[in-house]
Amino acid sequence: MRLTRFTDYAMRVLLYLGTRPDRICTIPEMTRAYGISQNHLMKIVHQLGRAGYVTSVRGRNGGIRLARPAAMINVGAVIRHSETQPGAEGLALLDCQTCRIAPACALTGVVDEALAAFFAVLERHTLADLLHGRTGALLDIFAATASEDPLPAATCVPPGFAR
Amino acid sequence: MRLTRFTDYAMRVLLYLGTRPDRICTIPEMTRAYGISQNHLMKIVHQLGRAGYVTSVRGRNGGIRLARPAAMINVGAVIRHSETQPGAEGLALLDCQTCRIAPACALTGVVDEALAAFFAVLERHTLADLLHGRTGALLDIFAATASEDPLPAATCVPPGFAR
DNA sequence: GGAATACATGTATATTGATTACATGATAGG
DNA sequence: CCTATCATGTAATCAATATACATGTATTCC
Ligand code: SF4
Ligand code: SF4
Repeated sequence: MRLTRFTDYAMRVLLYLGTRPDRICTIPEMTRAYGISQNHLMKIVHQLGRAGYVTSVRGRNGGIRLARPAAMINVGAVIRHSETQPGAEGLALLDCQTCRIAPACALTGVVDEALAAFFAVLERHTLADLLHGRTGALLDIFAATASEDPLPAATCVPPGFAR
Repeated sequence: MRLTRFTDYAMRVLLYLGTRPDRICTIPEMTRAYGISQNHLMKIVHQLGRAGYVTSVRGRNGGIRLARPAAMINVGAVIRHSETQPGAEGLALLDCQTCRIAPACALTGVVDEALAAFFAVLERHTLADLLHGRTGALLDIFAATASEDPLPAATCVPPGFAR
């Protein structure tokens, strides 16, 4: 029972962008701030773009920004979207498809109910809530980490760059 | 975001035993009923024993039975126990240990709250609830599957396979 | 126009955790 | 003693996730 790192990184991106509603941010910049894989982050940002949470601008001086105000971004919706496999109908916590007692099993219903309660809580929160009163602290951390550690060379190398 | 099969199998064992409070059941018997790995089931039963949910009797004519009435077995407690890694403190849905913004991150709290809501629902149910009005149907399924295939290849195939 | 910067996208590899298999020991009945 | 059953530790398999790699496309600036 864990959330994927994909989901967590998606939230981190939103948090990062939320602390800087004024400007456009780049993926390499966030990569440095969090010290995580640039390629992975790129896919996550791409997904967030397709889901309509962020707007990306290509080309020089391009980057990423929130597509809507933080108060319009629902934490539950983001996490649900991010945890849903691209092909699955909903997200099932158990694999009841191959289970012989499925037609007589009451556990499925209970677990679904619990999952609904889980998301009900998440859906009570927006990105703005998460940022409220914390943007200063977050900006401090980003500033500190961005300068302190220039990121392992490997991840900084632009893809396709001869080595 | 999934529950482990370990957890599901644990619940299946309890459901099986719950439909037969009168007699003692064996692991091979349940293996046949569900068509799942006997060794895996054995570990799960062992864990359930250590957690105090079932009582095992060794030796010939041995087997497993519920250690308490089904009404005293809380679904939430079983699942929480089963999902908790042997060594972890609690169960964390995200790996905040290695995250730079942890000190300023509000997401942790929200997710923990949601997880609490998840278990709150589960903890409102007991094994007896799950069995209520379904023991007949379950026994029918067990009887049908147990006789229909006497354990050869079919039951030893991992569930969810496609070959 | 050309170089540089930044996102887009598809494929391959690596890592991790869960699952299953294997091997062996212990206990109890008959 | 022999067999059926649970107990327990280790190893191999497998699948999902995460990361790396390669290349393409768009935009801006000179
Ligand atoms: S929840 Fe019930 S039906 Fe679904 S896999 Fe578990 S036992 Fe089977
Ligand atoms: S929840 Fe917050 S602190 Fe925990 S890993 Fe995600 S971003 Fe970091």
